[in-house]
Amino acid sequence: MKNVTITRDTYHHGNLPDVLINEGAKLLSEKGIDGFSMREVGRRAGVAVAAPSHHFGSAKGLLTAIAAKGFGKLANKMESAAASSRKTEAKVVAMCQAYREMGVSDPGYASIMFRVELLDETDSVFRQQASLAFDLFEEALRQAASPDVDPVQVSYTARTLWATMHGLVDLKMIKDLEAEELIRFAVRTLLARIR
Amino acid sequence: MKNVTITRDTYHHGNLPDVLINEGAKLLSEKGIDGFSMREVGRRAGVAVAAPSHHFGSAKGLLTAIAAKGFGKLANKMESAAASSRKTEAKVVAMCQAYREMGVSDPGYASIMFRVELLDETDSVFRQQASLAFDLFEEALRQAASPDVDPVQVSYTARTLWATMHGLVDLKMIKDLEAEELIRFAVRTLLARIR
DNA sequence: CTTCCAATCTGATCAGCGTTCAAATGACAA
DNA sequence: TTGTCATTTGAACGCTGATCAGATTGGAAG
Repeated sequence: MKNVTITRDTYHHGNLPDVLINEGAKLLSEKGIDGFSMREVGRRAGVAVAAPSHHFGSAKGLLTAIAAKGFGKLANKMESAAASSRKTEAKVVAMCQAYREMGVSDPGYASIMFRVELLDETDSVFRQQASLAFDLFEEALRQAASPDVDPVQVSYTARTLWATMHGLVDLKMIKDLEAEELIRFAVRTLLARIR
Repeated sequence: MKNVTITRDTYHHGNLPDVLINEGAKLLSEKGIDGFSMREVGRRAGVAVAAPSHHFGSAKGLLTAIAAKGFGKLANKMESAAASSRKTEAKVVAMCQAYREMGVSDPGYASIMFRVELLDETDSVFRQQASLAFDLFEEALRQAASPDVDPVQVSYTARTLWATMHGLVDLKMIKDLEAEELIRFAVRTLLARIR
């Protein structure tokens, strides 16, 4: 194991928090939560072991910042996925696929976003980014629903479908081969209640 | 913080692996995965710090054993829950409620059962106990389905509903107040496809 | 331009962790 | 009774997160 030391020409880094978030996410995608450590993140960013703690307070703080950025990415993905379709049902399907694809395209972020016990759920940025993604999803369902359907039913459906997607991904129940089919099945079945 | 030392009259414990599993689950329920450590489990069991490692090889090994026992508990709960109902749909609802109640009645076990990244998924006992629970669930759905429904659809429904329950619980989307209603909503909506 | 404050970053330190290993112990088969 | 071997011990190693005094420096105030 080689010990690479990154040298810097300035004492102040200039952009350390962002770099730490990126390096942290990369480390997560390479080694998983087991291999994650504040010290290693510091090492990779070429700063002292204590630097990450200074900016984020604790390991939980850095992980929370990574998760928050992850939810921002998810919201972006879902928005552009939805924009690619005209039909409201297709929008919902596209958003669900975006959800699933997070785990493939951004495994570091995806691996921590829902590990609530490792995050500071009271963090305001985290809360905001997390609800941003879900609100987008709920709004898409509202538009897909018949206008005369009880809003409570729409809310139930949104929560249930969101939970379904989370479960399918978290439990690795989506095999690549049948991914599209299974997602379409879940969306159609749940949407049937509110159309 | 008092430091309690348990004394033993015999050198050989006699039943250490079981005790370690129980103490580990208790520790998980008290302190969460953050507060879990092999050393603390050893301390609580009144044995040396290295004893747990001897029996389970690693922390991952002990956590896997706890999770396996948890799935056994879940299977038991689901079986007796299902037995309390005649109607096939009510059986499924009862099983879902049993799933949810795991987190309340056995929080230590529930907290680790699906944390795949912390477990050894190749462990044969773990695999067996985990599939035991899901197979029970799938079988209940098969009985609830109309006999002329495509078995693939039944399988999809089973996986989707299992994922839904997992998501609802994992994301803490079930508030106690509306738990029964939300579960019934999810089951009815998904069962509608195969009845 | 100079001074000085506050934010940033360092490096040492501390306690606790998982794992490994030689050595101690004792249950039990021969 | 003897010998074997699984069980249990305690020390050791290298790692971790967190803390803190002190070094460094950008930039605002004068």
